[in-house]
Amino acid sequence: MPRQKANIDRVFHALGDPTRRAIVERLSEAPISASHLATPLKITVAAVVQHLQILEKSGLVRTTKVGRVRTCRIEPKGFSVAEQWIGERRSMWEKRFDRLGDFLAEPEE
Amino acid sequence: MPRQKANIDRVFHALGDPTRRAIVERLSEAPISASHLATPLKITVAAVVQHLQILEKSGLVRTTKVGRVRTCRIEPKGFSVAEQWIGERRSMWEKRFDRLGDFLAEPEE
DNA sequence: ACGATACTTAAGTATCCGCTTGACAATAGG
DNA sequence: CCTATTGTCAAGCGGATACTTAAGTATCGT
Repeated sequence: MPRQKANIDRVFHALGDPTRRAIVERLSEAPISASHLATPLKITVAAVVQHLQILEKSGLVRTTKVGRVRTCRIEPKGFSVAEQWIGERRSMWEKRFDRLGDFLAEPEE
Repeated sequence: MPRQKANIDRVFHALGDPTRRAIVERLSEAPISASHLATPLKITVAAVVQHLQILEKSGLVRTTKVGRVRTCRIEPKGFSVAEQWIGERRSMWEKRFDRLGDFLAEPEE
């Protein structure tokens, strides 16, 4: 599997979980520590750390540890993978709609 | 849970599976029947139908049955839910970067 | 009418995933 | 130093999920 494809997998899989999206929403407002992330989510810190590992490997989040606190922040570049994938699909079906009428069926075979 | 939030859930969950994304990629090129979708995926038609149900409930795909063949096509509007969610996050962290320097940490508490 | 095609539905299975618990490590603060 | 805080790691549990198989329905072509 090509490297880029594997990354698309990781990104969409990461965004597929509601808790991880809640983390992303939180981090979009401000960087914050792992334990502070956990509090409003009603799950243990251990669970949050597991989510953070997935988010970090997907490139959506970056974390840095200083002292005993791990500060988490959004990695904006990571999201362009998802936006690009959707964008590519969109350009495809828009191209089709240009060639043919929107509502005219053109089933294959 | 607000209706819109539930839909975001469905959309990202649907896109979280690689097989379903493969289906979306295929449908972006042209509408196609369920059994034709199955062939290159190396899974049974029954499995494809299950994926189609999820994709349809998420609003990403629309299917219409005429005679015995169910034709599947992309529902472009469905994708804007995902694009919008990402777009909202992006505008948030960009706003932060305007107020402060990009690299200046501002951890909460 | 009959067989083949295209899908549908239900049930079962095996794997994955999110989460907890509990034990541990490292740092901060009095 | 001693204790509280913050995070890490490993193991395990239960439920979700992606798939298969098998049996059924509806439609098409001859």
